[in-house]
Amino acid sequence: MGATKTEHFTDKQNAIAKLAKAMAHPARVAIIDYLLSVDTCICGDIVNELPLAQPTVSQHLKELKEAGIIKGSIDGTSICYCIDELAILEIQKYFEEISNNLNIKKNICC
Amino acid sequence: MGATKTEHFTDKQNAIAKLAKAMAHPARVAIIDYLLSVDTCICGDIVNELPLAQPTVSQHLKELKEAGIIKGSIDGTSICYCIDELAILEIQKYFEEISNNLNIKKNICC
DNA sequence: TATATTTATCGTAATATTGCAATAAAATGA
DNA sequence: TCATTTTATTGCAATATTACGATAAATATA
Repeated sequence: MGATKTEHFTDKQNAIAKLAKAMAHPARVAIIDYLLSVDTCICGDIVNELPLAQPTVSQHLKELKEAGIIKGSIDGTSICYCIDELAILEIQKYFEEISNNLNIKKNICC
Repeated sequence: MGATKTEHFTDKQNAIAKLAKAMAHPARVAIIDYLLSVDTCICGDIVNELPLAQPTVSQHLKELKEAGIIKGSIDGTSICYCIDELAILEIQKYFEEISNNLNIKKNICC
């Protein structure tokens, strides 16, 4: 008990849940916001932007990276993180599909 | 320690995180998929569709409802759940904005 | 080589989530 | 009223997440 029953759901359902989970924390949303706001996809001053300690930020970055939402490349002692378009596109299209689907149906009840 | 530091982030960041969190479990993605697949936004046979016990499904439905992603109306002994367009629209637009933003920038590094 | 800078990892405490059996609550029909 | 049906709630165990201090690892520079 306690662990998610991943094996009972489709690959797509698990994939969407994984992407959503990566965005399921305000600090990680803030990281994405910040990466969008800077011109050069700047590095570890993300820590200075967030009200969290460096290890905590590092952990959030790791989760975003593992979900495929950001990617990082080493640049000397610092690391340059930026958003991975593919993952964003995948989740964007998922919600777009739902939106379109809802428009066609036009809620029968509720 | 341990609890999310909600108060340090913007309302928008918290709102997006909350919606994403609601979708951060494959069972809840499956519920949305099912609600989209049925013509009449049918009720509690969601339990039969999912590989989870009734109390677990009820709990997932509650979380989706509290996040505003679904709404339910009582119909005799059963309850009719369906997707709330507004919440879907909000999260859809968020990811669309990111997508558009990324298209303009066209990744400088990484 | 020693030091500073930057990021990652470890260890741990606090809290949250997931899942289900048991049970309650609410409405219907006999 | 009493059983049936449907959904919600309670209580609890297992697991996951969040946060951070301490520390390690990696690279650059003096």
